[in-house]
Amino acid sequence: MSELRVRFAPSPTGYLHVGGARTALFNWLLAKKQGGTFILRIEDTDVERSTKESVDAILEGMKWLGLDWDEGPFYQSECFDLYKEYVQKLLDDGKAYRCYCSADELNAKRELAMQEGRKPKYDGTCRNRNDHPEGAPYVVRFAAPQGGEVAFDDLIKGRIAFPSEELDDLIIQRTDGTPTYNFCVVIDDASMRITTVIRGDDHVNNTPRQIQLYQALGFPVPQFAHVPMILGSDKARLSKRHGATSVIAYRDMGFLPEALINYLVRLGWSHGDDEIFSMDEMIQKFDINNVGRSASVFNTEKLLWLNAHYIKQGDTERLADLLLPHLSKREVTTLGGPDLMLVVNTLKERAQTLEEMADRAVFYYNAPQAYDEAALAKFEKEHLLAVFEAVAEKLSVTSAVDAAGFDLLFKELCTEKVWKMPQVGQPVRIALSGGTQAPGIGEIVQALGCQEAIRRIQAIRSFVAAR
RNA sequence: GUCCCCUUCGUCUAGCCUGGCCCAGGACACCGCCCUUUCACGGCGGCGACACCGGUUCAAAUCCGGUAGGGGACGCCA
Repeated sequence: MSELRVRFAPSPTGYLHVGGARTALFNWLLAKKQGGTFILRIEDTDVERSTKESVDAILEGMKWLGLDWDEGPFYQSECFDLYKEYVQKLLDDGKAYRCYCSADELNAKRELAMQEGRKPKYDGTCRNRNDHPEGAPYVVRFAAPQGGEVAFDDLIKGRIAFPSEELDDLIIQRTDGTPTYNFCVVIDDASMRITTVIRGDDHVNNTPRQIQLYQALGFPVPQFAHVPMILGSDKARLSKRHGATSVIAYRDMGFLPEALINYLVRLGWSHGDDEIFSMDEMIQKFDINNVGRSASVFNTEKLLWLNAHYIKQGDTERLADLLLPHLSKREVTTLGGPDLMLVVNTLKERAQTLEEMADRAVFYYNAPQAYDEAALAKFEKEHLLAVFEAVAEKLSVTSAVDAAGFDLLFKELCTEKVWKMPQVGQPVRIALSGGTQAPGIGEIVQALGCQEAIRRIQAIRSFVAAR
């Protein structure tokens, strides 16, 4: 075990979104690679907006992706006493003070400053007052050190420096006595002995304030790595209006966790020209220094390609299991129907998602109720009847049992009757599946079984004959 | 408005630190051809980028300066 300690600290105000998942993944990878510790911490200091449902959704997403944590989940809401203690310490040391300015006053000042083109920072009204208005509501502000600059060497972005003038006295405790985020993270990261903070790059601006806090409290300052944002197709921050952003939504759309993980790891990070990574390869090759500095656009097409890849490579039994819920969604029951493993095998090379696979699997369990008329119309009625009769005949006496065997049977038929393969294949495909887009007819017959195949051929024969 | 960050094909990116091997490589998407029993898979090929302007240098995607564009932050949210 190395000394490395990292954490993923989502706030439970919604589900786990892909951006958060990627941040979690980078943390996890680094911990795995270096034999460090990965900690999960729930940042629920905002009691108003945090919900149990969100916590569950986040844990569900993490588990589905396979991002297991070594410690936690810890909840900030359970550490309020600890935060209070440190607020008091800062107060006692004269490094924090009570501020009696009302939220309304502050908002007004902020707006005015913005209008006048000034930096909307706190003006320090209460910083030097010594009176303590009896019973008046107050917040506690951190007295930010002034002068000079605060700088840090970001593992991803390099050195970043802020003039201290830019940093104002941030509120560390609200009127209601609860601590605020920027204060809690520092206390938590310090008390959990986090050595490397990997988080979204929207936190860059918080970092100097947090560093001042670490220093004021006498804590060692961890290393920081700010991961660039994930954008939507219009290059704006990825949000619901760009499509799904929830990890679980991707699961429900039929994506495999390894595909999402592989996609996410390549968004912002690269290892030469490599595209496909197993978890082990990722762990072995991951290096935080190779994470890019610029934001990247989420591209569903590539995710789809990766998903198709993992479906193709996937273990059939596992895929069959994963496919089940997608089938029930379509009210398809596999009971008494073809072996799902056989079905999945015919579909692995043709589906980009499990949803698509389920769509394509339906006909195996529900015999066609209607046929693709346009496709059927391409053949003469007499020809169709001849094909169906010949095929039914052949199938009823064959000893073939697998796709290759059935394919051979169809080829023989072509030779005997002097038909071209498409003249047989297409009508049979329509008979068996209802349409023209389906696996090879040999494969279908194998999955369906001769009996059922014959039944379907006779059904379409009557249908055609009746017209 | 102020501060911080970013900028290579439509998209993800390699290369940039340690200038020449780059008239820029890979992948997705797209287009074409091949394979073929439909749809796919697969194979082959094509299209396609160093934001812009200056400077340094024998030589710049790579170093320096500026401009433009984009993003983020500025909350008693996290």
